[in-house]
Amino acid sequence: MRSNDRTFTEHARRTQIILAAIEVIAEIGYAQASIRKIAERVGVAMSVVLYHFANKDELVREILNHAWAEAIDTVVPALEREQTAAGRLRAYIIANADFIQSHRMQFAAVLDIGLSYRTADGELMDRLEMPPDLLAGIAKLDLKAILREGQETGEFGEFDVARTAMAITGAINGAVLDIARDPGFDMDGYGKELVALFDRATRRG
Amino acid sequence: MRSNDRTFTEHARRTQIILAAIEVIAEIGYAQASIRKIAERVGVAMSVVLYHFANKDELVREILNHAWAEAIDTVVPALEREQTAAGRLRAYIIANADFIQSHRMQFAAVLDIGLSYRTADGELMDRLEMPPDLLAGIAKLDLKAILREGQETGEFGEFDVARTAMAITGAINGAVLDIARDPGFDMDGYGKELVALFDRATRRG
Amino acid sequence: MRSNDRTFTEHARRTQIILAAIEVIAEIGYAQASIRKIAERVGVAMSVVLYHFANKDELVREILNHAWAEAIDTVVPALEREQTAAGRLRAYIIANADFIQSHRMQFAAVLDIGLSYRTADGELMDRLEMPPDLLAGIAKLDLKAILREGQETGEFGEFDVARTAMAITGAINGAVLDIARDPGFDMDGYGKELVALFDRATRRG
Amino acid sequence: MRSNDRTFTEHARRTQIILAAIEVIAEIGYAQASIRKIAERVGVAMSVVLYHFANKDELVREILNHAWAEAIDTVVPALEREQTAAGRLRAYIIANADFIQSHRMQFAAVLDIGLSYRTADGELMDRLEMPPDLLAGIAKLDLKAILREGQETGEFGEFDVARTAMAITGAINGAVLDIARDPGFDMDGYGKELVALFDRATRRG
DNA sequence: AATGAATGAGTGTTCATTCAT
DNA sequence: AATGAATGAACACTCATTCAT
Repeated sequence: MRSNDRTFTEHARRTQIILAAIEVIAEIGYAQASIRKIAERVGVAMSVVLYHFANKDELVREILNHAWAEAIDTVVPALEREQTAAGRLRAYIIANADFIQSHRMQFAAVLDIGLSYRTADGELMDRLEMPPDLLAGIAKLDLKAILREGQETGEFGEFDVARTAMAITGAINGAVLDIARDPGFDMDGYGKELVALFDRATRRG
Repeated sequence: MRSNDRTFTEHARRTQIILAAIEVIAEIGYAQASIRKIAERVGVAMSVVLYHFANKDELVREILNHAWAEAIDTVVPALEREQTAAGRLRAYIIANADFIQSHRMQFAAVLDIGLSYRTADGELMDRLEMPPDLLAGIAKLDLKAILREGQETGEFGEFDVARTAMAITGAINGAVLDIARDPGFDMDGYGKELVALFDRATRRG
Repeated sequence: MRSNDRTFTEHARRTQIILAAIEVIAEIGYAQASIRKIAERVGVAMSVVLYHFANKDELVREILNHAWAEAIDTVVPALEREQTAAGRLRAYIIANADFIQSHRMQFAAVLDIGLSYRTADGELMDRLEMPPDLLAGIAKLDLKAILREGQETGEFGEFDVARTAMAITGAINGAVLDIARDPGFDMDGYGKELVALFDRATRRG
Repeated sequence: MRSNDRTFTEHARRTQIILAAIEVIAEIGYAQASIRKIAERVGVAMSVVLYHFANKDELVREILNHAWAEAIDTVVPALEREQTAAGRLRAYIIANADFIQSHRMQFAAVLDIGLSYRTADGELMDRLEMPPDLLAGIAKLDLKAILREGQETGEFGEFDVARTAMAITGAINGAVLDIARDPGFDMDGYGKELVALFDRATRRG
C-alpha cells in the first residue's frame, strides 16, 4: 500500500478515473464496462488506467470505497442528529433515500458491482478489504443496532431484529431498478412512504 | 416464432439446455456463463445450443420465460385459494418465499440476468417480449391490485399502493443476496416475519 | 484428455501448427514467438491456434512431445543395433549428432524452450507431463545405464557414471549454439570427434 | 560512448543496477525480468534505470561485460600460474568450475541472456561490441591455444583442436541447468571428474 | 540526478457467431 | 439434428520508451 506517498496529480487522476468508471458502470453496467471504455471516458489511453490502478480489481475496490465514504458522510450525521431509536430509524431511511437520489449513478454502479462482480475463481465478492476508517464508518450505519435499541427502550414492539433489518434494507434498495430506468422517479416520496410504513410495522402495539 | 411446428425432441433439447443454463448461471454467474460452458453441461457441442436458439439473447429470454412460468405455477394457485385481500397478501409473501426457497438456483439465475444483462447497445433489458399466456399469468400476480382491493374492502388502512407494493417486493427480494451466499438461510422464517411485518404495516388502524 | 476422439483434420491442423511453431521458435526464439506470429506462419487467425490448443502451455508441451518422439525414433533403433556398451556409447553419440543435424530447427526450438520457458509462477519447467509411451521411449535413452553396463562388463574403466554422462550430454549439446549460427557447421565431423574423444576417456586403462 | 566523463556516483549507480539486474534475471529469468522489476530491486524508479542506460540493450551489454570481467579475473590468473599445457587445461577446467560455483547467479543470468536475448529483428545476439580491455582479457582464455600448444609440446596426442575445445566447453556448461535447479549440486566434484576425463582424452597415447 | 506520468504496441485468452458438412 | 472448424472483436494486462519537470 503506497497510499501515503501519493502525489497530488496522482490523487487527482485516480479520482477522475474512479468517477469516470462510476459513470460508465452506471450507464452500461459493470459487465460491459471495460477498462478501455473507462479510459475513453477520461480521454486517456487504456494503459493510463492500469498505470494508476494495479489491475481492475483495485479499481473496483476503490470505487466501492469511494461510494461508501460518501454514503457514510450522508447517513452518519443524520443519525447522530437524532435522540430516539424511532428517530434514528426514520433518519436512516430518509438519509438513505436522499443518498440514492443524489448519488443515483454511484448507487447504481455499486449495486451492479455487488451483484455482478466475481473474483477470479468465480466466487461472489467478499467485503473487499477496506481501510479501517471506512470500516469504522460502516459500523456506525448498523441498522440492527437501531432496532435492538428501540426494543430495549420500549419504543418498538416485538419482531425479529435481523429479519426486519433485512426487510428495511431490501425495501430501500427495491427502488433502485426503477430509479435506474426512470430518472423522474420520486425517491423523496418513496422515502417518506417507507418511513410511515416501517413506523407502523415497528412501533409498540 | 416457430413454436407451433416444434417437434417433441426439439422441445426436449431446448428445455434441457435451458435447465443447464440456469444451473450454470446460478453457479458461476451470468457474466461467466458462456454458451460453451452451458453446452458442456448438457454434454453437446457449443454449436448445438446455437442451433436450437438463434443467439444468446433468445436463450436468455427463454430462461426468463421458463422461470416466470414456474413462479406463476407456484404463486397463482396460492392466491386463488384465498378469499380476502389480507389473506392474499399473506399468501403472496409466503408463496414467493416458498418459490425462492425451492427454486433457489432459478431465482439466483434470473436475478443475475436481470441485473447483468444488457442489450448490445448497453441498455437494461426491457421486459422482453413474452408469449401472451405468460403475460396473462403475470397479470394474475398483481400485488398492487391486492393492496388496492384491501383498501376498498376496508381491510387495509391508508397508504400509497404503488410504493407499498414496491417495498414488499424489495423486502422479499432482499433475502436473495443472503440466500445466494448462505444455502442454509432460513427463508421460511423470513417469509413468516415479512407476513407479520406487512400485516402490521397495512392493516386498518 | 481427448486425444482419442480427435478428428483427422484436427490432427492435421495440430501438427501443422506444431511444425510452424517450431520454425518460428527456431528463427526468432521462444521469447519472441507469440501465438499471433505462429498463426501468421500457418496463415490462419490467432484464435485458430487457441481453438486447437487450450493455451500456450499446451502448445509448448506438444512441441516437446513431438520433438522427443522424433528423437526417440532416431536414437533408440541405433542403440538396439549394438551389442556392446562401447558400441552403444558410440551409437548414442552418433545418433544424437545425426538427429541434431537433421532436426536442426526442432532441436534449437526445444533447447530454447527448455532454457527460457517458465511456468506462470516463474519456476523453470519441470519435465512436463508426458504421455506414457514417450516416457517409456525416453527411458530407453538412458546414457547412464550404458556407462554403468560398460563398467560392469569391463569394457569401460573407472569413472563417475552420472558426471560422465553429464559431460557427454553437455559436449553433444555444446554444438547447438554454433550450429544455430552457422548452418554449414560440420556436425558429422563433430560427432565422430566426440566418439573418439569419449572412447579414449572411457575405455579401460 | 561517454565512459570517460562518468562521475563516481554515476558509475556506482550503474554498477548497482547491473548487480540488481543479475539478481533478478537469475531468479526469474531474462524473459520475465522487466526494467521495472530491476528498478524495484534497486529501490529506485524505473526511469532511473533508463536514465543511466540508454535502453535495455545497453543494460544487457553491460551485464555481459561485467560477468566477463569477473570470469577473466578468476580464470586468467589460474592459467598464468601453470607452466605446462596439461596444467593449463586442468587449471582452465577447475577455474571455470570455481567461477560457476561462486558466481552461480551471474552465470545463470548470462546463460539465460545468451540463449534468450535477441535483437529487435529477432537475430541472436552478436558478440556485442566490447571494450578493448575485455576483448584482450578474453583472448587470454583461449582454450584452443592451450590444446594446440599441448600438441606442439607433445603433451597431448592427436585430436581436432576446435572440436575438442567445443566439447570441453560444452561439458563444463552442461552442469548449468542442473546447478540452476539444484543449489546443492557438487560443482567441485564435477570439475575434478572433468579434469580426469579430459586428461585421459587428450594425453598422448 | 532523478522521477512521475503517459503511451502504443504487444501479450495470451475468451467469446458469440458463422458456415459447410 | 448435430457438429467441428474458423474467426474477429473484445478483454485485462505488461512492457520499453519518451518527456516535462
